[in-house]
Amino acid sequence: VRPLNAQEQAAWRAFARAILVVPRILDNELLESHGLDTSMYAVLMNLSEAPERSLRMGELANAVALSVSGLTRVVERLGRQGLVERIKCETDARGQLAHLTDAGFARLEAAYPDHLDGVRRCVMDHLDTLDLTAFAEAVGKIGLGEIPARARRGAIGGLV
Amino acid sequence: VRPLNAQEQAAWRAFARAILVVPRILDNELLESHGLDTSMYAVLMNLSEAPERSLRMGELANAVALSVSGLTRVVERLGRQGLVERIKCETDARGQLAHLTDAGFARLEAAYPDHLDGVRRCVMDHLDTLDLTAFAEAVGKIGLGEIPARARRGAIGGLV
DNA sequence: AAAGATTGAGTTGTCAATCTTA
DNA sequence: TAAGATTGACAACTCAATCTTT
Repeated sequence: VRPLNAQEQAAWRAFARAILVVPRILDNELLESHGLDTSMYAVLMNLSEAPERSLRMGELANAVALSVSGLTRVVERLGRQGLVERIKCETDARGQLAHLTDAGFARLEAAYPDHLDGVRRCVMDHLDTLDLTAFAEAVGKIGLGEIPARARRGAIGGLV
Repeated sequence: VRPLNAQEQAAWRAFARAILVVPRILDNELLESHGLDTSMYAVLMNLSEAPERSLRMGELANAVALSVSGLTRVVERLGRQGLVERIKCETDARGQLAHLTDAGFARLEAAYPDHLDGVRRCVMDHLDTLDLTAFAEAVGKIGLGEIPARARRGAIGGLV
């Protein structure tokens, strides 16, 4: 396998570092200013956009890229804060619906502007020299296909 | 704060997904084919490039973006596999040197080509339509400054 | 038996407290 | 008393096993 040339090296190093740093910054901001980690935020977000503000556990887990059991735990945490409640599914007694409460919606509304701001400051503002359409098209190809489960844990950029 | 327009949305969504997916794929590959998670790989990597293949715990922790105690645990794991050994620092008896063993170097040599291949397949191959220099320059600005500590845990892309 | 979800056990990380040497 | 590193307690995930309905 041919090693990366200088130009490729530079691109990969920059990307790897971004991969490492961006989630940490956004996570920290959300946590400090609104007491939400990114999993919680993603759950609230997805529920807010769903019909009835409700989603089956399995669907929701898929939407936020967590294992089903992982989601159970996130919803439990959100439940303790009164942001989400569990409702038995009418049509299938095996199922549970996660439902966004008014308090949960309010919390999301409060967090959204700050998060948006973070995304702009931390990411988008730095990309203003690029052709965003080309960027989106190319980078979009990276995420194609299934989202693999978290290895078991994982972090760090992954240097070469 | 002004919401993202359609073009910005597309760019951010693509980027957020990449941030989520890339570490998982690379981590999984490394783990399955060589029994190394990304933290371990980063430690071996950094030691292999250091003089004497040794680094103080504090420096190494900084290099791989882990807390010092987190690094202690990674080195412990690597030590159990005989890939890294701890050596008392000659010049400062408070310190410890992490030293890459021959077995550790061999393991890294075995893993490197596969990892490189993963980086190409998973990332670089998709960026061939872009101007890599401009990409590196823009994305490089994202990671500037200190690397924040992991929030406490965290994951997920961070949707908007 | 299989699908939906929760629970139990284990892993990897964090921060705060501790131990040792400077 | 401060700096370098480890240890203890805890958090958030994972997979495997379980419980409940279909």
